[in-house]
Amino acid sequence: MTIFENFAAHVDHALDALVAAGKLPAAIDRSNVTVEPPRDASHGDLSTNAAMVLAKPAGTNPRALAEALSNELAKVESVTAVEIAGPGFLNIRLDASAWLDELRAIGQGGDDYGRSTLGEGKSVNIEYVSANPTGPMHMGHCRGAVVGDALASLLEFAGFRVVREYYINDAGGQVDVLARSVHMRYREALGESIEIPEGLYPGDYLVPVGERLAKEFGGQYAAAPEGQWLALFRKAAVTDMMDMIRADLALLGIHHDLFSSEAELHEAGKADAAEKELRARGLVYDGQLEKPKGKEIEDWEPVTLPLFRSTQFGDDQDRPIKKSDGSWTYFGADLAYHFQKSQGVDAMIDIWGADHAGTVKRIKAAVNALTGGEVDFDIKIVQMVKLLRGGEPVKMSKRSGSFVTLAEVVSEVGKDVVRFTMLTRKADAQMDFDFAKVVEASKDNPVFYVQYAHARIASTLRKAEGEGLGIDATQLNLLGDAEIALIREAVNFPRIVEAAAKASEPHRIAFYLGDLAAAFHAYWNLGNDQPDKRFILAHDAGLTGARLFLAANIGQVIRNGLRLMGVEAAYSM
RNA sequence: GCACCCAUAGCUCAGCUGGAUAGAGCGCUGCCCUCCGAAGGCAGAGGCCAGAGGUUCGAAUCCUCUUGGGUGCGCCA
Repeated sequence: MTIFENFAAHVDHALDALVAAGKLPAAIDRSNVTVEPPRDASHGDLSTNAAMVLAKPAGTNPRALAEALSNELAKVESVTAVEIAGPGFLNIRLDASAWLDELRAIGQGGDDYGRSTLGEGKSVNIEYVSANPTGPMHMGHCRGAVVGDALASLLEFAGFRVVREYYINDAGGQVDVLARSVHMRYREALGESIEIPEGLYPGDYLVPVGERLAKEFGGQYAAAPEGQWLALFRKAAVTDMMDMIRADLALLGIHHDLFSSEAELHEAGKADAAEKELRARGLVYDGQLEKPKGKEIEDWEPVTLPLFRSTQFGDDQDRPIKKSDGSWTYFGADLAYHFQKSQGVDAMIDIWGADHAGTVKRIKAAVNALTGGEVDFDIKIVQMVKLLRGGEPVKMSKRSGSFVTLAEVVSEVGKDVVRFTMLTRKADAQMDFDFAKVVEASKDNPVFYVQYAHARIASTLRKAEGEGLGIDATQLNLLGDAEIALIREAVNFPRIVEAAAKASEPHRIAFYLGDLAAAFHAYWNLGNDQPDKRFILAHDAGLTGARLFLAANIGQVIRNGLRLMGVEAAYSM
């Protein structure tokens, strides 16, 4: 239990006491009562808004309630003062020993410090990446991959049972294009001279696939009609592309638990089942679409199609789930996929790129309709990343196939830099990724700044050991205000984990680690002016031991945070 | 035309789901290494939180509208 939860319980008991004394009505909603660190440390150690939140429903004024509550809270052990401030905040001051206990708790928690039971073991399916299996991963996929993976780790740490899923779009038109492209490479491998036509995938990465197929099948499909080889080549190509994508993801340390195939979904009749269900509920009907506005489509003509009533859920138009040739639209297939996925989980989260933002509303509406709202379903949109080099945009051309691949970026700046940097902005804001800046060794670069703090800690512990001094937690009471300020920052970690998990915002971990590193660097520099503030004091093994204990546990918190981000802590730089 | 996202210091961005005097880094000014890693730190200047209404004890945060930027729109995926 964190110090904040602990005091939330104390506040609750104090309120019970007021109820028992007849000073407060019993039936009041206390869910808005919080116990937090005050924004300004000079206000005290802990702060609660209880008096302000409860005054109105209790029919009293905040001041009077604060007065009564403060008298109760003053009785709690380790509370040295309770002050009423501002509009009715209660600021609580604690004996230093309370913070030292918190520091010990970090040591006891170790790698598990910050772990939470928030999720109560509920199962969450997180679907992320899900790049089309038509080529290698490029930078457009990178941010979603990192955010999804970090979110998965975060939720796991917060007490959820997490399944990491990759949805393979292996049934649409783009995989037919892939198969045709591979067929070209196949003929090429058989000795034909081939120029890849416009509209097919020109990338060299398909050359080995063609060679493999040439070896396997010889020339039997070279001149054969498409119907004879398309399905076969499609499957072979998708298999190879997925191997490549898995290898790319592994470079980032990302491994999914589950790969599900759209093609298999259709084969299993899941889409038909979803349609039947939706028709039974009156959510799918046969109808005609209006001509789209704002864009001229030459060959548009009205057709009757099965439509989903997404207008009922705020969409501007009902959406077709099948095409006129009877095959499934992406939307229809996606709907069926989510319907199937929702069986047996408590919650689902999709991580999508910004280019799909327009379809969020309808798929959420459809899935909610199908599950009867019993499965929490959220879609997190990850905004675009602009690639820069020294402030200049990196040129990319899709036509020539010269997009920047994920593998190139990882090999240039490293996995940890990519992962950390992708988490230094909230997901729904656009971000710049500057190849020059992300590897810069300065405090301008959060990756470096946090790693530097950890490396300093590691270096200090090594140096102390060399001098025959070690960690010693027996005299923590020697630690003073400066050290306690650092502890205060460190013990925020469990709160940050829970808040980040609740909001599905892994970037908060990155920013928190920046704050913690700053607090550590500030403390460290006290030793520049005041030699007695240094960690290692040859003449004072007790104080040195206590400070090393502090340093080691700050390091522990940094490591725990970095682990959630999938970044390895640096022990030297 | 429509939907979604964004708008906070000169620049790049946080702001803990509504709390106290809105915070970092860069840049600018002035300091701190005979001393554990100065790849750091301290201090200062810099703000009408895009604008206007509303909700309430209390709004950068929630609601409505306006303005400016980004992304997308199909029987595509």
